[in-house]
Amino acid sequence: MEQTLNDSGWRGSQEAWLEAAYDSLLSSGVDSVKILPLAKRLNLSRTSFYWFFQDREQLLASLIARWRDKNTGGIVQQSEAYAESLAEAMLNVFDCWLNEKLFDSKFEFAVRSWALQSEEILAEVQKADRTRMEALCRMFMRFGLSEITADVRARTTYLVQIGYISMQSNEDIALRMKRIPEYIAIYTGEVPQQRELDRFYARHGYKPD
Amino acid sequence: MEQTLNDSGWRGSQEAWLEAAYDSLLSSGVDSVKILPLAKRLNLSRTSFYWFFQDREQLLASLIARWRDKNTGGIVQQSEAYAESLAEAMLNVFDCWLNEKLFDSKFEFAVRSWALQSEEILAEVQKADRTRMEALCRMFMRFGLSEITADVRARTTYLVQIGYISMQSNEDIALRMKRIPEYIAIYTGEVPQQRELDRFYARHGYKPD
DNA sequence: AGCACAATGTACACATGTGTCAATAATGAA
DNA sequence: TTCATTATTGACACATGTGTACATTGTGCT
Repeated sequence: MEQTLNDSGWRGSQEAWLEAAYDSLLSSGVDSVKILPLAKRLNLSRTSFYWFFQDREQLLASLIARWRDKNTGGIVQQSEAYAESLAEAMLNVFDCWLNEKLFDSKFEFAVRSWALQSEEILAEVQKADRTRMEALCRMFMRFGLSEITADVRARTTYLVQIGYISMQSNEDIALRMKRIPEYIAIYTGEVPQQRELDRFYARHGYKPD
Repeated sequence: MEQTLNDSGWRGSQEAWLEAAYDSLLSSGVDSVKILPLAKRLNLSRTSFYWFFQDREQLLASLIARWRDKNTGGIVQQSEAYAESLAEAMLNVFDCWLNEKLFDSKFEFAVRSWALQSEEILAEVQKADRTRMEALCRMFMRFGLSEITADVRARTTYLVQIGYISMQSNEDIALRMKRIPEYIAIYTGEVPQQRELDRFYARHGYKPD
């Protein structure tokens, strides 16, 4: 059941517990992140946990740190990437929605749900929202949009994605790809060039028919 | 603590327990909906609960029924309301986002978070999403948009709102009102008439400056 | 006042979770 | 092989939750 991926010969490790916690958080929410069930999954004694973490709270804190490090960086980075047109810039941002390494949607949803029962997490989430939307707003302004227009468009771009995540939908990639030119048109007010789309499709390994 | 709002002289009732469950769900998620804490809030013995409900599961089922009845109807109704222009139709839909009676955002978010830990609830939520987006799509098509454009715009409209809910933001009404003309422009591609906006503001008791 | 029934409460049995402590086992270096 | 260190475990004490059975109380009617 438990593959020993550790360099050392021990069965458990901080990472193993954290990884198990992460899996549980993503598939069933914070309240499922409990030491007893995790121990079962790891085939370890429950109390072994306390060798790596002080208590449950510290485990949860590590999860949040992981989310913070992983999910906000991608959007900011992509919104600052080089682009010749606004449509191309937008496609850079769309990379996030299709690349788990730039943005982990399930993690995002789980953390947002968690925020419902914790003021502390809520504050974290709202801070992340601000940071991300500000980055998007700057992107629009770089291409000459007025502040208020840039702001609303940044919101639209971001909120659609957060909404999409919240649907926990599992559409196939082809369908999502088909909608992308339309989304770009709505968000930016300009139609993407064919070569811009082709570049985008190529880097996501998609072949339009 | 507990105002006796019952017609009869008894302290508890199905409604009282359900209301307490609803409050708890909205402010702290499903896992907080537990009989023991609810009993404390109602100043009743825990076991008194079992006189009104078979068990916890039945209480949760009642909560979902309540959500189903309350939240999907509003959107469908508003998207079918009379309008002379697409912008006006869109403003009708926006009524939902500003009127708790047409759409209960906190309830919505709590149920969506709940879906993370229950396949059954997930199915309910996804069914609601489909129903609502189809209604919006029909609205766009009524005003002559092509199916694919209508579909993406319906999604945008809906997802922005779901995303907004998911931010658990608490912006003041003036700020939200200020953004509305921009949103309408993005979603519909047309700028709302001043009289349409005025009508909208009026019915939400907002006075622009 | 007395009665029947609706509502509430108490006691029990059980399940699942947390965290501490002291005992024990496995690992890798001397 | 011995030994300190690193991990793992079982026993304990406690907290919070569920649901059942049975006793008790409150209410509205006659």
